[in-house]
Amino acid sequence: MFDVLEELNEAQREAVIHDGGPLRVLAGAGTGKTTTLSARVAWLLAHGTAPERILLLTFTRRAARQMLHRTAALLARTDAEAQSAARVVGGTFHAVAHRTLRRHAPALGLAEGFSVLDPADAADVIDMVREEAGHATTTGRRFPRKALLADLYSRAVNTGRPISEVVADVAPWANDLAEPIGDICRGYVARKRAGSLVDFDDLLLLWRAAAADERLGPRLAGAYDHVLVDEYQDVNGLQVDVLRALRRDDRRITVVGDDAQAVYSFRAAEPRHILDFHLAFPGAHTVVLTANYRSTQPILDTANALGSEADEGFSAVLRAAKGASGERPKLVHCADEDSQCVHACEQILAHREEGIALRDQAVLVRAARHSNLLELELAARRIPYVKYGGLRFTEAAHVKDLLAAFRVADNAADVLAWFRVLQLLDGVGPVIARRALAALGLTGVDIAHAENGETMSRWPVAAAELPAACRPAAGALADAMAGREGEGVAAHAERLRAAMAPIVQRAYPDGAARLVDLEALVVAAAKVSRLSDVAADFALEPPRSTSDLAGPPSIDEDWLTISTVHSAKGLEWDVVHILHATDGMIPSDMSLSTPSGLEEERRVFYVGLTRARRSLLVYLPLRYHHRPHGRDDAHGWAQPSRFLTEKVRATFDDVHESFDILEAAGAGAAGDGLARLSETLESLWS
DNA sequence: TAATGGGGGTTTTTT
DNA sequence: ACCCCCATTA
Repeated sequence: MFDVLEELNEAQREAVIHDGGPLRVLAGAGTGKTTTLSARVAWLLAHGTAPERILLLTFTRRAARQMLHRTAALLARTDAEAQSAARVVGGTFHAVAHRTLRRHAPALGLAEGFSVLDPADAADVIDMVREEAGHATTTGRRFPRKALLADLYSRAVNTGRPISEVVADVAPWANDLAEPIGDICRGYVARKRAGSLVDFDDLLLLWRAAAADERLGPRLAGAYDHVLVDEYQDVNGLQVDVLRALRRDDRRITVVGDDAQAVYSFRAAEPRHILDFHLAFPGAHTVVLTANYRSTQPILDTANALGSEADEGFSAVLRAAKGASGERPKLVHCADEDSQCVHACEQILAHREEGIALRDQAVLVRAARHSNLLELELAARRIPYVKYGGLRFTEAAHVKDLLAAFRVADNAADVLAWFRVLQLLDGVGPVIARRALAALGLTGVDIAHAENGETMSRWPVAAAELPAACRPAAGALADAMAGREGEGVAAHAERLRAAMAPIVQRAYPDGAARLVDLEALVVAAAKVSRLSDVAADFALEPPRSTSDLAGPPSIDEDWLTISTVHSAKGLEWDVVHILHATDGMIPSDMSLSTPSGLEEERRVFYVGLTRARRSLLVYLPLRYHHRPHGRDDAHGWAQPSRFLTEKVRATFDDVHESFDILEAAGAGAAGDGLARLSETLESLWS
C-alpha cells in the first residue's frame, strides 16, 4: 500500500513508521539517513499529518530543501499529494527562530523591524564598543580584536559558562583581561538592545525565551505535531533547550545523527546531546542503522581503522552493503605542495577519462585556503570547479551597504547600519559619523523604543554635522528611508536603491560594476513582507559557494567540487581527493591544545574519508616551502598526519611519485610559466 | 578630519 | 596573504 517501505531495510522501516514517543536514529555515515528522514516525513504526510504541523530542522537550508524534494518524489509514487511537502516547516534552527520571532516580536518586547546581525556585523558592533572603551589605543598592550571578542562572547552564551573561564580556555594570554572583556560583552548586549539588533545567538536565546514563556510557549509548542531534527550530534545546549520547550506536552520528536561525525564543537555543539538523548527526552526509542550503502568495503576499512583509534572508539563499525569488493584507497606521496597539485589534477583527469564526470568528484580540504594553489593549477588547465566554504564577503561590501539602508528604513535605531551608511558619504569618516549618530539621539543605551519617526525627525540636526558637499546625496537618502503611505516593500526598496546607487558608485573604484548587484536585492525585496527580512535572509543564508556568487562555471558544463570537509558533511561523490594529510593541516594545529580538539580533528578526517563512494585518494606532500612565492627553495619537512598510523596506513596502497612525474612536476613550474605566457600573448592575436 | 601607504602581527571549521 | 594599526599628507 505504501510502496516506499519496500526499498528500505528493516531498521530504516522501523524508524519510518515509529509511532509514539521520542525517537533517536543513530545513523552511521552512508547508512541512509536522508532516505530515512525523507521517508518518515512522507509517511507522516501520507497518514494524515498536515504539512504545516511538521517541523523539520536541518543543518543548512539546502539540506532541508533536498530532503523535502525527496519526500515529494516519494509521495508522487503514491496517491498522496506531493506538493504538500513544500508546506512542511523546514530550515535551520536560526532560520526558523527568525520566522518565529518576526511573528511574535511585539509579545517578546522586540521592535517589529528588528535587524539581524550576521557574524561580521556582530563583530563590528563589538568593535564600536571596544573602540569607545579605548582598548584599541591603551599603552600598546595586546588586546583581543573584534573577531576574537565575538567568539569569546558567543561561546560564553552558547555554553552558559562565565567569560573568565572561556577566556582561560580559548585565549589564555588574555587571562588578566577577563574583566575589561566582560565589560565589552556587557556593552555589546546593551548596544544591541538599544538598537533592536539581534545576533545569531540572540535568535536562539529569544526563541528559547518565547518557547518557555507562560503565555506564548504553549502556542508555539502546539503548532507542531511532529518535530524532526537532522545532524543532532551538532546541536548545542541552547538548541536542546529550545526543543524541550517546544515538546513540553507532546512527545513526538525524531532526531537523527552520528556521534562519530560531530565536528562543530567550536560552535558549542556537544555530541553528548545525542548520546544522552533519553535523559532530555525520557522513554526515547532508539534505532541503529548500520548497513552502509554508500562506499565500498576497502574505503570503510580505512574509516573503521581510523575510528578504532579514537579515544573512546567509535561505536559503529561500518559494513558495506555492496559487498567486500572495490579498489583500495590510495595514499599519494608528493614531493611538495606544487607536486600535490599536479598529481591531484592528473588523477582528476585520469578518472574523468575513465568516465567519472567532474561532478562526481570532489577535492576536500581542512581549511578553505588549503586549496588556493590547486585552484591556480585548475584554472591553468581549464578545469572548471565550484568551491564551497571559506567564502569572504568583502567583495560584497556594496551589497551590505544597501542592506544597511534597508535596515535603517525599517529600524531607525540600528546604529550599526547608520554608521556604515554614513561613512559611505564623501568626506565622512568615523568621527563625523559618530557626531551625526549623536545628533540622531542614537548614542545612549536608552534609545530602545524610540519610534522610527522620532529618530528621523532629528535628521536635519544630524545633516548639519555632515560636510556640505555630501548633503544633497544624504538628503535624498534620508527621504528614501521614510516609508510612504500604502507603498509596497518592493517600491520602497527601489527608492532606496536609487538613492544609494550614486553613493555606492562614488565609494568604490569599480562602483559602476557593483550597481547590478543592487538590483538583485530589490527583486529579493518583492518576495518578503518587510525590508529588514531581506537583510535577515541574506545574513541567515549567505552565498555558500563561489557559484552562488557568480553563477555556475557554465550551466550545462561539467565541473569539479572543491569543499572544506565541514561544508561537505552529508554529501557524497564517486571519487574523493583529500589534500594535505600532514600534521598541522589534518589535524589543524589550531586545535591541538586540548585532547578533545584532537579527537574532533580525527572525526573531521573521518567525515572526509566517508564521503567517497568508489575511489578515495589521500595526498601527502613531503615538504612545504617557507616562502611559497619567494624565489629561494627554503623549506621544511612535513610530518605525515598523526592519524596515518601503521594500522590506518595498512588499509591504503601507497603511490610514490615516479621519476618522470617528478621531472614533469619540476619542469612544470617553468613549463607552466611558458604556457601561461603564451596564453597571455594569445589574446593579442585576435 | 579623511584618505592613503607602510609595517607588523596573525593565520580553522559555520549558523 | 591579509587585516589592522599607525603615521603622514592633503
